[in-house]
Amino acid sequence: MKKAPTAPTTPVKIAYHHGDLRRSLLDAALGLVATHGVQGFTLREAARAANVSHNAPYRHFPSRTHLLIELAIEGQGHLLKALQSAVARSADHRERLVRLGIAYMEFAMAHAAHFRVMFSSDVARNRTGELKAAQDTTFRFFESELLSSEQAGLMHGGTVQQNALVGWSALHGAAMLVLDGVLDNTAVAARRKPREIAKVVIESLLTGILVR
Amino acid sequence: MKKAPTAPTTPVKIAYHHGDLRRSLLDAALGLVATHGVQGFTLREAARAANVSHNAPYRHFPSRTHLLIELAIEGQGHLLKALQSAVARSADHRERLVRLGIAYMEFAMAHAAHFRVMFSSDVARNRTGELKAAQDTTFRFFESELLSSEQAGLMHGGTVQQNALVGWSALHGAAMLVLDGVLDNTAVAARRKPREIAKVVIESLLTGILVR
DNA sequence: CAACGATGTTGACGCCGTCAACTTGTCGCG
DNA sequence: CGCGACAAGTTGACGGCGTCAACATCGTTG
Repeated sequence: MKKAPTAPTTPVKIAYHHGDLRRSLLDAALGLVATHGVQGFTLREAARAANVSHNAPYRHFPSRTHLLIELAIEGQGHLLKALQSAVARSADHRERLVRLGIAYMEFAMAHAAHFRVMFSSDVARNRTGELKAAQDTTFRFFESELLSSEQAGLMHGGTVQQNALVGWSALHGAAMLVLDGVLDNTAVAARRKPREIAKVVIESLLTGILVR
Repeated sequence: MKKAPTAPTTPVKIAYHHGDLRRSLLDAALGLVATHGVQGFTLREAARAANVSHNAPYRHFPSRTHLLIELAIEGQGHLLKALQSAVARSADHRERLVRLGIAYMEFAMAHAAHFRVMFSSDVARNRTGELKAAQDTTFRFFESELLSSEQAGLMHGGTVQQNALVGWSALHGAAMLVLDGVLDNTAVAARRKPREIAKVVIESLLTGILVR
């Protein structure tokens, strides 16, 4: 009813009925989360945005929550890539750590929808093994960066794991507080850009961790 | 139909029909959030728990979100009190800061439902001035504690406001990550109690901030 | 070319938040 | 003492939601 039968509009690979509904739904969901928040996201609205019936999503995701979990896994992958590439351009250990912190904060701001889904509590509550694994990988990347610094003789206190915990916590907390606007009325963060907040946080952490 | 007309069961103040429905609804909501999460909380279920009709809550809260906001304000008050009383029992500045950090983490664990509501994103999205003010007060308490330490000549780097930002971020991030179970698979946090995680975080922070 | 499985649709169910209209109980004022 | 106003609670309705079951369609594969 929609297309000429012998010539699909998107010529390439798989195009059963829709093209790639799974991808379209994930994209639509991301947009809806960006505008309406995680709670405001609706399966039916995502289906509408993809021009399919309200039950079509169930051919690709067992439930609304599972769609969000897929988004979260995807977001973790993007975050990991962002952190890796932020670090890649420098050989100086201290600078790598600073860039790592800034990249974390900037990812949270630039991909707020993904970030919110990744750490939304109802997703956390039904977390699958795959999502846990993705989160672990991110934490291990923090650890591996700190391990490099330690092996270079730059660390002075705490184990690598402890410092990774503190570092991740501080960056994550700052990102959350900024994202939720909790810091808007405070003197420090009022006029500062997220990038500068990240710098303050990471520099302060490094002062405590690195040798002097 | 329920009570003797001249002797209300709760003798003191106001007791129109129910006693104190507003309070009952807040309590019921807190319990529901604890068991079903913020998203799983339902106005109708809270009403059922309070033995009133599904529309009775609207005589006390303009919407579901506003009930949650009231819970969040209440929680901020409790958090502030917890932080204040944790600090009160010591005169040593360093110890006060350690206790402050531990109290933050322990509040998040012991009152997880309140804490989740306080920082749930849909509440943040519709935050009222009153909630903002309550959050500001908490931040200012962090600042005032650090200010005391600085005036005692204990600080060595960063402004009070910067250090308050970093400290709150780290504690908040750690609390969030623990609460969501993100750290469960990591080596540091696997077997540790929240209290010990808080210690690791706060000690590491103090190493960077305090004079040596 | 026929059958099969993956993909998408229709319709229904119960629950939800919210609005409007109604009832009931309480208190202040003449 | 009575009455009227107003706060508190109820009933019923509406549309939207997530999800289930049954049905329709289409590409692929034997």
